[in-house]
Amino acid sequence: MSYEDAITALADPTRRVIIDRLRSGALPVGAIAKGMTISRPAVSQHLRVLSDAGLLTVTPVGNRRVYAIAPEGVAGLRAYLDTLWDDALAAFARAAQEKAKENNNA
Amino acid sequence: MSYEDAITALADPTRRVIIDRLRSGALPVGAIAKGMTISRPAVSQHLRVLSDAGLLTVTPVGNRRVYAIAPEGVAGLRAYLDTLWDDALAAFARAAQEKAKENNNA
DNA sequence: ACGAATCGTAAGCGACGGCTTACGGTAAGT
DNA sequence: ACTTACCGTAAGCCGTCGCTTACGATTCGT
Repeated sequence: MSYEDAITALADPTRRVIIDRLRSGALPVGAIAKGMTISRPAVSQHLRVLSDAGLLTVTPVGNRRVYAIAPEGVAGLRAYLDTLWDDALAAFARAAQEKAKENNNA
Repeated sequence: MSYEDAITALADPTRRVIIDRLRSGALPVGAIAKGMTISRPAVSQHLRVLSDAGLLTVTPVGNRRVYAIAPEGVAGLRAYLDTLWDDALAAFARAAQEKAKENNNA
């Protein structure tokens, strides 16, 4: 739900592979697990973490469960990184200014 | 160095606290650890991970080591999330269009 | 020159996370 | 109705990660 869960979920390489598989569109579990080295239950567990983090949506269609990337989940992470980016730039500029003032005094 | 290391580093809550402390400007290790519940060596280890991931810069000044947020490291993560965001939106729009076509056929 | 301060590193321990195998439950095919 | 396909969950094992304590190195203060 929160951006913290999202970043924790995306920290795992296997889960990023799953996300990459969903970039071009929604897929059922079997199609996601197809070709991966880990077992299908393992994929299911990762899908659980990702959807709990708000990064995926689940849509039961008949026998299968179709997973898709949830844009809102990604948006939360982007918002966090944006504030971090702004603060980092501001602090960086301030430090550069102080450095310049020091050089003038020398 | 890569965005993968960056996201792994930011996945830890304690490391995000450290990052937050550096938002307003650079700080030496002692000042960062001040007021935190964990020991100073633990903070040092986290700082190591963060700087290895390219999220922090180190500047030895006299006796102390001053850490600051590295904007370039944050930029790498933002770039990754931007591509993910674009793909997610595109896939979402495509799915919505297919859905609409289905409804027309019905 | 000597003691104090600041910080990184090594070793060891406990907790958490990811994987596998096994199982149960629901929907589709015949 | 019975079998097959698809998928989630439980239990258990093992590696990794974060923390602490202990130590060593470098720099500042006097």
